Amino acid sequence: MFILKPQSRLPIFEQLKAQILEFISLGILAPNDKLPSVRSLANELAINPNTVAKAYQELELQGYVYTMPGKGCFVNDNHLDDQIKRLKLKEFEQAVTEMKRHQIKQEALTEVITQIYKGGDNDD
Amino acid sequence: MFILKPQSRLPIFEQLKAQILEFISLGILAPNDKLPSVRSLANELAINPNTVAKAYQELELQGYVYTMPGKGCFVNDNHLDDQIKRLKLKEFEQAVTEMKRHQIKQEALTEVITQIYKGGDNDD
DNA sequence: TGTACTGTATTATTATAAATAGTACAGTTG
DNA sequence: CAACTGTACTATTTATAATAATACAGTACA
Repeated sequence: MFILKPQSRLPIFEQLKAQILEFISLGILAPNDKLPSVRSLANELAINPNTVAKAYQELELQGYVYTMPGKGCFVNDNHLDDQIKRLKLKEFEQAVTEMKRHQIKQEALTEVITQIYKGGDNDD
Repeated sequence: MFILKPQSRLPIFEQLKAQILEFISLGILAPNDKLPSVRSLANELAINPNTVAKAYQELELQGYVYTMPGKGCFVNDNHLDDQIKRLKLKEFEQAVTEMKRHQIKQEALTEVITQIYKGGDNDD
């Protein structure tokens, strides 16, 4: 299921994160599905369990999965996208604060938002 | 004029940048004032000219100074703050695009802006 | 023109941080 | 208790950032 590209300059745990997110977005991994255990996946890929754990931990921080020590790591229910949004809004607050620090007008910011949001959806 | 703190874990070129920006904001360095040459300052601080050059280059990228090879490095005219603001707005655009990508509502963003801007000025 | 200044480019070295691994630990399940 | 789960701690390797050594190229002015 998982494949590592040794020639990639992306760290192993980043490759894992990307693949898991892709599987989630494709529906291959559904909410509450159990991810492979850190050991089984590490074994399969001939890497260290901690490297898998790092990928899982970052995905948990970003709200995509939840882990229960002793049980495993599971795909988050979609309603926990709210958590992701909360994190993203925190980032946005910092960005706005930076703009204010540079005395950029509030209207300039709302104008930017209007411009960007008037366009339709575009998934990457 | 310039002082380095060896005990600081901040890189030398970052310390230089911070001091130059402070001098500019205090008016000690006025628009079109010439900064010390990379060699003289490097000599004075017993560091490498390239380290000073790196500080100058980053400040130029951020729009605070301009350099003329063979002549020197000079403080930017204040009207070039516009250039800084333009750069900052570019950052802001990316932030907004990221929010849209996560399907965060436009109103949520404007609400954040309103909250942050209703407060008075606060430097740092 | 040539000398003494200016910033720059290239490369090498050093220091710092990131990524990964080895190993031992603690919770869960049956 | 035995076999699984994630975690914490430490060491090691690897990559990246910071600094330096040195040579280069543009500018100014006697």
